[in-house]
Parts: sequence; C-alpha cells; structure tokens
Amino acid sequence: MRDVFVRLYNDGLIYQGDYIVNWCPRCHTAISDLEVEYDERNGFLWQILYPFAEGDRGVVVATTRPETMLGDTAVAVSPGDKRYEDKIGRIVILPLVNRRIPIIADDLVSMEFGSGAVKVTPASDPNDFAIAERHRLEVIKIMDGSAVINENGGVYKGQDRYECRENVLRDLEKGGYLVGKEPYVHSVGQCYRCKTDIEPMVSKQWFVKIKPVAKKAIAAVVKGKTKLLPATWESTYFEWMNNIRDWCISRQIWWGHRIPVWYCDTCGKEIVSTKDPTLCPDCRGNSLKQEEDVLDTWFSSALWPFSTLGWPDKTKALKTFYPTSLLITGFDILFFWVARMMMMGLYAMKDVPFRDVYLHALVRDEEGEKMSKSLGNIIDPIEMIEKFGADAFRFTLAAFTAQGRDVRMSEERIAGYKHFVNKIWNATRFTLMNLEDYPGGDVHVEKGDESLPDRWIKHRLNITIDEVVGSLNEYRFNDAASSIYQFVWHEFCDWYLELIKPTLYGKSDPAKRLAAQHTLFTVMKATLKLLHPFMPFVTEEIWQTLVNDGSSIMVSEFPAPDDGYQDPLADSRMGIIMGVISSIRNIRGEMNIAPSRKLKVVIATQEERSLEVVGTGAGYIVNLANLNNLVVDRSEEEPNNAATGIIGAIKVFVLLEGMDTAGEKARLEKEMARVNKDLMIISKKLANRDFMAKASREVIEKEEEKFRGIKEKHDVLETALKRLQNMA
RNA sequence: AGGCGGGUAGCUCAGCGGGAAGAGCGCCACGCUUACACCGUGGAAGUCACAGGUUCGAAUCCUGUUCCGCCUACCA
Repeated sequence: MRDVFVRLYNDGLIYQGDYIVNWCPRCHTAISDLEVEYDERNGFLWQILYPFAEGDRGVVVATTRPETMLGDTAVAVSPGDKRYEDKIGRIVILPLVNRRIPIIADDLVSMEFGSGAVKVTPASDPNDFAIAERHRLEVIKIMDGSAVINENGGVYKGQDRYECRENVLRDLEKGGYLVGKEPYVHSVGQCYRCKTDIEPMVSKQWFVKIKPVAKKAIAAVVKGKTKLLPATWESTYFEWMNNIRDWCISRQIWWGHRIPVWYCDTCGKEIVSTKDPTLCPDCRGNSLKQEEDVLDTWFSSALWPFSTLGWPDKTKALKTFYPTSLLITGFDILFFWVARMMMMGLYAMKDVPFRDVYLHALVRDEEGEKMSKSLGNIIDPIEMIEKFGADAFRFTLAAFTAQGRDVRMSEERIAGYKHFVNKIWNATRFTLMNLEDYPGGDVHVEKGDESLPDRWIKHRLNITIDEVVGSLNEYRFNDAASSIYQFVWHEFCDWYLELIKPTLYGKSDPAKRLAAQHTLFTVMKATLKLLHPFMPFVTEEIWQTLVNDGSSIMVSEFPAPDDGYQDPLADSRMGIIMGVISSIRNIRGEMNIAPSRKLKVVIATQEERSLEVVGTGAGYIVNLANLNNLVVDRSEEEPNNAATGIIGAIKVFVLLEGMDTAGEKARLEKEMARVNKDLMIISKKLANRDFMAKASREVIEKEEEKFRGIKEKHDVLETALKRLQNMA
C-alpha cells in the first residue's frame, strides 16, 4: 500500500488540495463520489430577492437550500441572457448578511431554469465551487464538520443546517425577500454507510490524478487484454472511464491505513516514505508528525490482485498467478473495485490483473426489485437452503443465469429443481439396486454384448458432455444446466433406464446384463461429474456410495468428449424406435385407452432399413408401449378397426376391437389440419420463383425433403380417413 | 438528461451471426407398472409489445413509437 502511494506521489499522480468533497456530517469524513447514494425528495424551490446595492429592486434567485445563502459570494447568470445583460457587474446586497456580492456571468448557468439567476455558494456546492475557481470568488465556509452553522453564519451560529433553514426562511419572509415558493422534487445525496445527508464541503484532501492511469485501463479492454463478459458491459465501462474524475483517497476516520506522509515540525517539509522516517532529510529535525488522514479502503482493495501474491517482492506466486485468469463479480462492483484493480494493476505490474471479468447477474426479488435491507425484501439464501436444499438452490441460480439479464428469484423454480435432485437420487437408488452383483473394477465387456440403448445413451452422454463443456467455457451457465437437466431426466431416466429394465431384471443373458450394468455405471459416473459443479453435495454423497473407492468426486477428472462414444447410427436407430413408441403412446392417450390395457399393433413399412430397425427393436416397443402382440411386415394391406400413426415411412396400426371411430376420426382430422397447414406453407415456398432462384441450394433441398415427408404423412392420413368412412 | 437492457405460452424465462415457435412451473385427461406420485404417459396453450423497412423469407437485422427495469450524471 505504501509502495504504491509513494510511487504515485513521486510520479506526480497524487496531490493534496482544497476541494469540495462529499462530506458526511455523521461519519466526519470525506467520501468518494461512488459512495454517495441519491434519494428523491419532495422539497421546495424558493425564490429569493437579492436587492441591488443602489437600492433598486434587484435580482431573484432560486434555491432548494436557502440556508446556504449565508455563504453566498456572487450571483451568476448566463452570459447570453438578455434579461440580465445590463446587470452583469452590478453589486447586490445579500439579505440577512448584508454582504456586497457581484453579479457575474458563467456558462454553467441555464437561462431556462428558475429565474435564470443562481446564487453562488462556493463552499457548499460543487458547481458553485467550480464557478468560484473561474471567477476567483471568495470561499466562505458556513458550517463545521457536523453541518452546524459556524461563526460565519452570524446570528445563526450553532444551529443545525435544517434548523437554520427554517429560521432563514422566516427571517427572509419577515424582510420581504421571499418572493416565491413552489413544490419541487430533487435528489439529495446520502452517505452509503449511514444514510446521513451529504454536505458538500470544502476541505483539504488527497487525490489521485486518475486520467493517465484510466487511459491505460481503457486501452487494455479495447485491445482485448482483459475481456468483460457479457461484452455489453464494456460500453458501460468505457462510458464511466472516459468521464472519470480525480479520486479522493483521504478519509477522516480512525480506522484504515494512515497516509504515509510526515510533516517536519521544524521546517514544515512534507516527507513521503514507505518507512517511518525519524529525521527530516532537510533540516535533520526529529520532530515529525504523520498525516492524520487514512486512505479510502478501496485504495488498498485496488491492489488486491498483486498485493495478495506478495508484491512488491518478486515472489513465485506472483509470477505464477498474475495476471489471474478470471474474476467473477457483480456489475455493481465494476467501478468500485474492478476498474480500480485494473488501473492499479496496470500501474504497478504493467499488466492487467485478470484476463476475463465475468459480470454475473444480480439476484432480485420476485417483483424484480433489487434486494435491500431497508426495503426488507431480502431473500435469505440460508432460508432457501433449509427449504429446498443447497443443491437445488445452487442449480436454480445456475439455470437462471442467462448472460446480460438479472435473476428474478422465484421459489417455484427452486422447488422444480428440488424435484430434479430427488429424481437424481431415485435414479441412483435404481442404479445401486441393479449393481449389487456388479463386480466393479476393470470389467471387460465385449463390444458385441452392448445393446442398442447402451450405445445410444453413451452417444447422448457424449453430446451432453460436449455441450456442457462448451457452455461452461463461454460462461453460459444456464445452457450448461439445461443440457444436463435434459439429458438426465428426459434421456437417461425417461428412456435408457426403462429400456434396460428387462435386461437387468431377467438373468437370462448374463453378458448383455453385464454390458448394461457397465454402461449404467459408466454413464452414472460421468453424469455425476457433470452435475458436480451445480450440485456439489448430492453428487459427492452419491459418489461415495456408488463408486465407493475412497476417492472424492471433487478431485476426479471432469468429463471430456470421447470419440469412442460417438455412434450416430445407434442414435438414428433409437430415434426410429422411440418415435414408434411415442406414436403408440399418443394414440393410447388420445383415444383414452387405459395405460394398463395391452394392445395389439401392426407396423408396416416398405422401407428395408426401417423394417429391419423396427424388427430388431420389437422387444423395446412391446415393452415400453405395453403391447401383447406386435406384427412387423412390409404388407400394403391396412387393417380395419385400427388407429393410425405415422413416423416417416413407417405406419403404425393400433388394433382396436369396437374402436371409437368418431374419436379416431377426430384425432386424424386434427392431425390432418396440422399437416395441411404445413403443406401449404411449404408448397407456397416451393412455388415461389424468387425463393427457388435466390435461396441457397441447401435450404431448397431441405424444404423439398420436408415437403416429401409431410406429403407422405398427408397421404397416409388420407387413406386412413377414407377407410374410416368406408367402415361407417 | 445520457447510456444499457428488456416486453416470446397463465407465470418465470431460453432462443435473436434469418429458413417449420422452446423449457421449467402451472393447467387438462388417464394411471399406485418392483428408482421416483417430489412420479409416469398423453394433451391443450403463443398475431414472439406496436408501426414501418431490408429480404425470396424476420421472434431473430435496420428505423421509429410505446411501456417497464437498471446504471451514470446533473438538478439553482
């Protein structure tokens, strides 16, 4: 901390001066611009008459803070304002105080606001202070550190600022100077720590000349040496950094790092040093007094990325870890801390402190309000954890964290993910039950013993791993979370576990059973690892019981895509079988057939490949669609009393004795309507000359393919409907 | 005042380097089938804020309008 201060000082980037700062009358300290919070207030805009010294009427000024008039040293008007052109340079008498003050012209004054004339109180307003500097006006402080009027306030001495306001108003009114009052909403700065109204006040403070340092921090982001993510934050960062003002780093509080500056009692020399000096280098005097002010806590915080690694020593840690790879933080800390770490890192280390800065979403309450203690709308994470579990809560946060958006926390969503944790737990129970006799260790499984579902689920797992890894690399946590969710629930649990149940339960084929167990174990382990960053507790617990070799999932290797798992053929075969099963289930559901009733089904197709896939997968279809009879053939003949389903080139007939023909007709017509709509859209497209001429060949082929598929479906539906007509 | 983000199914939100609208929850129907009723199967549900434009084609790109949220600055 001292090292940086001394270097900045020697480089001429630290200076001390009388400036107007944000002063907290309760904390008795200056605070930085960033530490001021603004609050809308219903107040008044008062109009006060300042008479000319010559005795004629005078000018009217408007103010929200009449009490500050005690410190007025001028009245300012806009240079281009015709109304006041001839009055510039004249003298007015400040009411109640009887001070003679000039009328001056300054660009800062707007002609439109109020009366067009503004009172100038350099010691109590930042703008007025700037005007005073330009016009060399006197600066009269009228308050002490507690915002109580001092001796410059004459009879009002000893009054609090708000008490004084009332008295000043009363006296102005009495003297006939108060000429107007209207309700006015304006914002008042408050101390972010204690909420006391800030009093802009002139005092001696230490500042960092920030522009030169900020310039480098801007360039680092422009050049991409540090990336802000989501990238939209970069424009916000630039906006702020380009308009940055000098940083007030001194504080008048009793805690914190004292500024490493000493004053010689003998000759008044200012000594700036990293080590406590004992002698004045100039006069050899030994009576030295250290500066009373301490540093803004953000000053040392800004050094965090390298000071924690041992700087200024050239430590191994510093060499190894600086620049760090990633900082994750909230956007509200971007200026407070991130920008300052950037500036100080570049200054002291000549390199950025971090490669990536990920600005995560802010969690808001269910109404989208920012949580705050005073609003009382804090969602306590501990309560959520007690109610839904740490893993469900954590997973929810990840699932909600889409880039560039804030999170509106909703308990319903957390509850949904609690169910997901439960689902995982139950899948684990299933796995444990069915692995009881699994030998473990290096089980050898012949490729040929692996079933279609085994190959399929590994293929899907591989895709999931690829998606999750890709999403995490881009900080797309919500995409990673939904990929895992989708895989675990809707592929692994919904399909794979159901598909292998007969193999696991029946002990007729030990080799296939072992292969299924092996796949189950393998996929389960990889899934747990994928889930672990999102659900650390449950996954570790399961790992300990399932793997049970004394290892921790925390230190296991994160899954990486494995080409050996790729099996697009299994994927497409499984897709056909799943399509057939879904189609039968759909008919069952729509025709209101009880889930327990076993069905007879005929599957017909002229396509050899489909015939083969459905034929070899018949067992899965019988099982998952709950059939007691399945015929697969290439016959063109279509059975009567059958509900029809279509999956590409495959026709599915669910045989129903005494079928509800009206119900089936309605079902087919609904499907037909959907098909017709699609058909119309696509045929219109294909009939469009411009489309055929201008669209890419890929797109056209895709559309034509789509058209063929839908047309096929349309024809099947048509014949099925005709058959129903004939039956009736 | 300036900047940024958003308005997509009843709710909370994905999709937005243009080619048939997605998820979770909720809702409806049917089911206690030896992992799970915190479940299973099926289903209904959207003029993608509005108006123009670019394009063969727009939720997706451009312009404008409107409403909401946030940030920064100022406010005599």
